[in-house]
Amino acid sequence: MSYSAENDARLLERYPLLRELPATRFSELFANAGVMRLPMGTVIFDENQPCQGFPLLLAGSVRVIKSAPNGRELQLYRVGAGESCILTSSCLLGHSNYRARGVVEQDVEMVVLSPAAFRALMADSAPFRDFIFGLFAERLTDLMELVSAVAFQKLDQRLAALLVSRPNPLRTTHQALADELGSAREMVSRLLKGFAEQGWLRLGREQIEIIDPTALRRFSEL
Amino acid sequence: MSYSAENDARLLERYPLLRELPATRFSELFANAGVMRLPMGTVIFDENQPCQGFPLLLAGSVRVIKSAPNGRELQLYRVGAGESCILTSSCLLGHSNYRARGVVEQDVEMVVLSPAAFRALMADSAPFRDFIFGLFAERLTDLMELVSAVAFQKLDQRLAALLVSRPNPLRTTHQALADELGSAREMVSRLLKGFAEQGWLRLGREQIEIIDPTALRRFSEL
DNA sequence: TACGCTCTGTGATTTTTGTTACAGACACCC
DNA sequence: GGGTGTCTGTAACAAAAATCACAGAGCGTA
Repeated sequence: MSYSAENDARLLERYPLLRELPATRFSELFANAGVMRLPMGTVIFDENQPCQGFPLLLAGSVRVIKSAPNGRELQLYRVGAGESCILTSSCLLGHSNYRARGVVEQDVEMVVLSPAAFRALMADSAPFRDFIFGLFAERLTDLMELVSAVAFQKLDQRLAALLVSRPNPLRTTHQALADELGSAREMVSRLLKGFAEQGWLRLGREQIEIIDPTALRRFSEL
Repeated sequence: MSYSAENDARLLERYPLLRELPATRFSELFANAGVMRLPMGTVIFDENQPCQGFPLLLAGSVRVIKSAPNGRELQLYRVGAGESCILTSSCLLGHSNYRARGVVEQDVEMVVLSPAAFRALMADSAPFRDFIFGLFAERLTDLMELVSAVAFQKLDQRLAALLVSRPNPLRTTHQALADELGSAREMVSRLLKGFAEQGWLRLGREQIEIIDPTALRRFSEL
């Protein structure tokens, strides 16, 4: 299997909707679109930067964050393979610049569509449009929930919710959790200690093992 | 001028993009779409409610809010004439229910498009699609800024920003401002008193007169 | 004018969150 | 094994925001 054909296969696997395109159209769009690889920590885009193109993620994940002048940050959402950074569509369609930062969380492989190709697809592929709209809709509701959580929920509840929403032995640092919540590391440490004392989880270096997810979930929904 | 023709004229005035439609298509869509009038305070939609149709605002404004179980609320954004509640598009396109509440702020007149008509328009009118995408993009960035403000800015700065963003002698109650910020009335009263002592504004019953908008703006951007 | 209503002012107190400042624990590398 | 850097625990403190509890002001109206 040739290199390019392999890429095409992966692309179609991740983005089944692209099968709807006539073969000639497909190769026309992706003929010269190489796969881009970005290691963890790469800043894909940043605030007030114009938009270069539209990424289709084949593997990896990206954190989209807002960061405050004092160094604190807050995660707006996460983009995984098969999704696409809707913020980019927003830039491309709204003709504005980025208003957040995108950082590679797990090594990314992606194909980047030129703005022109993106617009063309939007114009004449109904499935692609639906896909983009669906993502938009999802992000919008996610963001509304996020605003609501930040405004009304206490940090302990938000932390509990975050913990149960992630893989179980969770390998991460307190600082990373704080950055996801938009808070400070000490707060997270304190709260985690509290949870541990309740017997809800066990703590280790860069490791959180949840023992009683039910209790945590109940607490988060209080 | 007949009643219906007058409505059509107003609709086209508010939504110039509809002029792009062939006349037959236009009348087909809006033939039986009467103008709906809703007085202040009406709850147009609410959380977990399915979506009835797509509104095109001719006049008035709608506050889209999240409300907490303890009675506090927070405004997500405002929808004015010529705009449209993007949340509704989100529902219609994402097939989900509303995740916020819409309340009429100033008496509303609107035309409601059926879900079917909305989908049809999306499918075959490029200008309409662009319009909707533009609104989506705008809301998305607005919401991101809101999250950022709620997470990182102090209440006094947010209040200052809110004040300068509104018509000058501002006629409203402290409670209404608190609801817009997602905070409590007492906080707003206290902070306003502080601003008044700085000589930045003058307070009256249901009235705030800004004297020094520059100082307020500078403070809000601190 | 007297009553009732909503709106505002304000102090006291509590809760929640953030900050500062270290000390110890652990992991990796030489 | 010792040094170095990151990660975690924790206490004391400061700041911001929320809550409670009223008093009084302004306004419409009976």
